[in-house]
Amino acid sequence: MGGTMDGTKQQRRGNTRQRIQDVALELFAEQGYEKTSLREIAEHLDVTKAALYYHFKTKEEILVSVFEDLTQPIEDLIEWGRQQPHTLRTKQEIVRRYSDALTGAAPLFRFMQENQATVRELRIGDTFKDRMRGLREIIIDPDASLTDQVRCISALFTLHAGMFVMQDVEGDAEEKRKAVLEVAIDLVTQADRGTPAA
Amino acid sequence: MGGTMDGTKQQRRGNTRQRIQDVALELFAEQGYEKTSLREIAEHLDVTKAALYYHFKTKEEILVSVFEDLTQPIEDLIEWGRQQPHTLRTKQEIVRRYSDALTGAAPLFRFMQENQATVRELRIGDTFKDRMRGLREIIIDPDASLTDQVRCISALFTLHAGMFVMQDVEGDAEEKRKAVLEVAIDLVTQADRGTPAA
Amino acid sequence: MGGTMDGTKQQRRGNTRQRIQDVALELFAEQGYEKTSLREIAEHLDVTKAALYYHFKTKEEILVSVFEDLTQPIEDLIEWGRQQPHTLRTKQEIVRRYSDALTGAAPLFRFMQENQATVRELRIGDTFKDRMRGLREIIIDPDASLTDQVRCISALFTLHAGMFVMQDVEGDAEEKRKAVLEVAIDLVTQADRGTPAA
Amino acid sequence: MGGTMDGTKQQRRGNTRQRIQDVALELFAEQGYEKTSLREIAEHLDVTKAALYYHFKTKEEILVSVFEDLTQPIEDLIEWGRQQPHTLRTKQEIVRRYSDALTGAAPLFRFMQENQATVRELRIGDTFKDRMRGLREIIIDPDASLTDQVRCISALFTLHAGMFVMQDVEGDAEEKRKAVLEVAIDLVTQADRGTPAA
DNA sequence: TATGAATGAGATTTCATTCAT
DNA sequence: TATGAATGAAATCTCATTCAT
Repeated sequence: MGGTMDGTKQQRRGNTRQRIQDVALELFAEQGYEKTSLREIAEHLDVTKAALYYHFKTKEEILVSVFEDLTQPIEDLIEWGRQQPHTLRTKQEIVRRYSDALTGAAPLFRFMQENQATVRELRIGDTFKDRMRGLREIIIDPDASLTDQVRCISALFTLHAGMFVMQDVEGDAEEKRKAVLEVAIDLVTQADRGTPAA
Repeated sequence: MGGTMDGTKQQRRGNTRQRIQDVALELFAEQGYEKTSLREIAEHLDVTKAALYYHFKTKEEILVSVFEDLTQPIEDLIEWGRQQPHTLRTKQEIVRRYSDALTGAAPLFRFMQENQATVRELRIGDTFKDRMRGLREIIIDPDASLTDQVRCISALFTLHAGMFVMQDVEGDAEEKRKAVLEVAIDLVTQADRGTPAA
Repeated sequence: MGGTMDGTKQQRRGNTRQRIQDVALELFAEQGYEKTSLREIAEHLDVTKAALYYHFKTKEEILVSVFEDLTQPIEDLIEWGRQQPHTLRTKQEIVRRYSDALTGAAPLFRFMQENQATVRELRIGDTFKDRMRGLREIIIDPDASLTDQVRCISALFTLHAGMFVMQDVEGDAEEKRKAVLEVAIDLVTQADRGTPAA
Repeated sequence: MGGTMDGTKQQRRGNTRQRIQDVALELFAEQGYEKTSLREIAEHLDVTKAALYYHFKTKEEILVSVFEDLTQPIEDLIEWGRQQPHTLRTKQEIVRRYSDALTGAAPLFRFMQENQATVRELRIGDTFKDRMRGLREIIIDPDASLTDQVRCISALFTLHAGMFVMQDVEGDAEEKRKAVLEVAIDLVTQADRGTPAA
């Protein structure tokens, strides 16, 4: 009516690739990588399986492309971290930024966390491991005591846990996020002091 | 004839069920549940797939049986926890005992952690979730601040992280375990101090 | 009637593997390897595709197994040839025996001849090439003139041609076979004399 | 603008059709017809699959067009042969000319020889068969003995074999060609002497 | 206590082909 | 003279499961 085309199929123009990525990530996160078939993805998009193969060479490639798009901020964070002095302030900032990065790509990280066994065998497995190592390197002081090293790792993991496990705890989402961040920052702070809070 | 049997097949006597569980857990943990086929398990055991079906009704049942056998200690721990007073000393003991339970069934927990997406859809998914909730209930004080609640969860998660992520950190295994335990106990301790009671 | 079972499905007992090989070779020879699908083979046998995979690991394996079964006589012939003196009488006997071997596995050789491009990329490609080289070695005198070497190769090829091209020539099958054999023997004979028939 | 075009894409001007034929033949000969996909051809030419469909209606049509272009000399040869007297001299000349024709379109004939099963089902299959029959008719004397008929067919086949099998024999290419031709001429010569007329 | 033989469902992937632009 | 986007059909292969023996 009024000249514009019916919207049903129209919006599919030029953005199919993006839509595939979106739906795939959603389903991968919900059901796991292996249990999500290309048939299912295609049906959700109302295209044929073959259309997926026009945009991506393999199933794995869909995941890889999503991964690369969404983890760029973490790559950047590591890059930034490497160029900062190894001060407490830096570490605290890393934790803060990491928390943001996680929030920005929550479904992907949920997926990575819940499908580690699968991811390990995929091409992104190594990339992910590298990134985790990078994060550890910029936040851990190799001369610190083992206990303090554990604190730093625990800080990172607390952020991870915060995203998923915390869903089962009652409370306002934003407040929970803040509480999680506080605990994580506490941990790196204690690690820096070389001793738990006095 | 008239002598002792050849040892090759001999030890397989009557314990096939157990051997299936062992091999299955090993492969599940290594490759993930979906990527591990019954053919593969059977080949590792040098029996036919059909033999697996003599001992277990379905693939899922193999996992269920392993799960039930190995998580009994945690069930017991929760039971014990419920009957203790909600003191700091109790919480510290829970952390200590949980650390032991995890160590005793490391491959299973590695599996559970790395295959959450899969597990969620399986029969053990709910059981596992229940158990996690049980653990939270005996370690978290519902009146505590959100931050302190996070600390308790973080303590549990630190133990988990300790089992897997810590592999990449250098240091003696036993020392690392102790460091991890120390940080976890620290966390519940801080959480306790934070409560109004203090 | 009379107590014995209905034959329809009964004969399928224990010989499915052989039946797969038979039908596969028939279809491969008739339509080519690529154009023959496993679905087609399965339908001809009234089993499911999966049944084929119980007996053979891949489509290629079906062909390989047929090839290995049917070309044993040629392998044997080469072995025999290597242990004979390089006399004219030997070469004539080789031609005679080769003719027999070809006749005994006509459909396979028809297939090999008509699907060379495909076969080259398959696992049997190299084996086949080796065998052809073996044949050349036992029939060609490396010191002979190029022309005489060509005569020997031509003899072998005449036998091949005889199996397929000759179908279009009218005449009694057995007589044609004899005529082909005669020409082939003529060729090696001339090659031996070091000069064409005077 | 105002200069000569960059050469990279320039030569592609107007001759795309020819380039498709060239690349297609090359790939068909190398890998076989079925194993060569239009995607592959298009990639080699750095155009899209759809571009192929601008120039040819189907995959088969590409092959047909190549076939028709390259086998014209043989068509001509048959035409010529039909108008000559059935003398030995004629037959020798046919062999010579056929050898030339084969050499001029070697990749096509290699393809035809190695993909007979495929070709048989294609539109060119019948055409090819007709041509072969034509060749037989002008070179075979229907009153000759079966043996002599075989000799003539063997002569043609020797030329074919010469193009491919001979690659594995050492020696100078041109010399080998001559040797092959000599044997083929020998064969028709002997066939002629065998006829009652002698 | 196991095996041999098979199945039905479904997965990923490839292909020739089409059509609006 | 081409391309970008898509399709329908089909292929190879894998898997959990069943059942007579």
